[in-house]
Amino acid sequence: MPKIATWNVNSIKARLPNVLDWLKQAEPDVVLLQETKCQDEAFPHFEIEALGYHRAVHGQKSYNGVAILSKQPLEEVSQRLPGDEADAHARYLEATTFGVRVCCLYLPNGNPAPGEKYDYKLAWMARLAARAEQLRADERPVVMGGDYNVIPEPEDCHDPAAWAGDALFLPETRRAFRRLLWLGYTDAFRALHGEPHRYSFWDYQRGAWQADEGIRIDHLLLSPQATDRLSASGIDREVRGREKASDHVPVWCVLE
DNA sequence: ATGGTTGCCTCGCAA
Repeated sequence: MPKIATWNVNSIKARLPNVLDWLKQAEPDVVLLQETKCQDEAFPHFEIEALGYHRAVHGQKSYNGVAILSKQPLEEVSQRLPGDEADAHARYLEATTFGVRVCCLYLPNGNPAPGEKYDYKLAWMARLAARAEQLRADERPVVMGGDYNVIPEPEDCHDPAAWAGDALFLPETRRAFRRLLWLGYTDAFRALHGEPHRYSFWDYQRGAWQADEGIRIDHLLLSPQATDRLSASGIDREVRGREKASDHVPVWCVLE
């Protein structure tokens, strides 16, 4: 305990039946949601509270939006990733629950690269690394989870050549992700599963799901004190095959 | 074969 999951739901309103079904089935203690795509007052608080979850939300109209659900209260909530006061995107949320500092992040996609959007992605990743370093210095359990929009290694996609020029797989993107690992963080899925081609996202287009042409871009990065307690992790792949599915599926870990 | 799909909310943009 606790079981901590991350899921890019691609609109909490469009996905509500799927989200409620999965919460009842998977019974996570803490859930990091991305791309809620609604303002805070439009968040389905009533339905989710009915399943026993506290909420912290940081929404935005139409785009982005993050939320944290927890079976225990959420304390010391912060909605800002430090380092750029002018950044208005709702992409970050941090709170303490179950004695763990959890960070819910929706890292910028960055396409097309090169360009302004890619510059924003790299700047955002530098800010994230700075925050990761601060949190690690506290020597407490930290889980930084979310849609990283980073394919860490060639084996995390079907066809590396097809992704060669993409912002999700460019060498500079992967280097920025590895910087988080070098700071002492562990990829909770990869730590326990060595097999290649385990994905968390399949595009809606080109029959990507049917052909199993996906990518692994949703990650849970654990501080050393959290990694010490890591007992299980997984990807709830079958969720992608359901009616009205998100293009992402939940990724989870259990800390003893 | 530079296509195709989804969700937002306006008919284009982001993913």
